[in-house]
Amino acid sequence: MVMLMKCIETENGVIISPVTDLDLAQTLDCGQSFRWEEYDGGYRGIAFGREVVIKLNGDELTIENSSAEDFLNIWKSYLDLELDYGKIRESISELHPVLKEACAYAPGIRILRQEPWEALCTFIISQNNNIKRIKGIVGRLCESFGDNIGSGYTFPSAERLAALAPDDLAPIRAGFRNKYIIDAAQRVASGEVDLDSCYTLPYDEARAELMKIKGVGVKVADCTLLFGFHRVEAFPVDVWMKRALEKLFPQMSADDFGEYAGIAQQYIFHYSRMNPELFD
DNA sequence: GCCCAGGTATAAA
DNA sequence: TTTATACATGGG
Repeated sequence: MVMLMKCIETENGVIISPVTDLDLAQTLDCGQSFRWEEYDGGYRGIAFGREVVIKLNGDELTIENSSAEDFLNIWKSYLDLELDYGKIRESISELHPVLKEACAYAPGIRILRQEPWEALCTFIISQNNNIKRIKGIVGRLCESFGDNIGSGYTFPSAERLAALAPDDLAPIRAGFRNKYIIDAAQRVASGEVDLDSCYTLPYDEARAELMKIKGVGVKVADCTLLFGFHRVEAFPVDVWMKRALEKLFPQMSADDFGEYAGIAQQYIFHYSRMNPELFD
């Protein structure tokens, strides 16, 4: 049951309540976005060119530096507040007892609706990499090539990066991924890869569209579809999911996870990463 | 020093 | 078609 959310505009932001099934740490620091940092009891970050601080007390969500209009147009969707995650967890919990445990371990995870280009670019950076270093590279990418707003920097556009050569990215220390980032920027900026089409194309075709880019394989494509286009049927399989499928879900395959496979995947990813002893 | 990290391109079998 | 290896970088 989805309760009606009230949005109250204050002098420095908005207050929304009631907000349930949301935990800021679980959602903003679970390896789906790399741009949020703990700040003043909440999280500070930039998306869609806006810098905000998000705080949660009980079921009361505060977004500092947001207008009511920005909440309705951006943050409500970004935080995916219109989906009933209680119901989704109930549904996917029935698939497997370990998945039920994973849901119960971090019930405040929601799948963000990030900007497609940022999701694509950050998950290109993620390949054969770890989350701490991914955050560092993404931070340096924004500081070097994004626009300064408030106390931070926007994510650089594909058009901006398309004008650069791989060596120009040396300061971000992304190593062999530099050439992949530039290839993605050039194909997106030129329209050869049509990101907007990935909202509506059949899943396999959307995947193929993204995989025109050098350095984008099935995993990066799936993460982009899931986190950038909210294609929740996409099921990214990384090293943690491979382990989980082998040891925790031996009789299940990737396509036994249903219409919310991507959401299930994120509960499993987080549960696995926070409990590595499961794989000893 | 070694191993690993939200993988993929490339070459070889 | 499947399998092996290089790839840049930095934390543990």
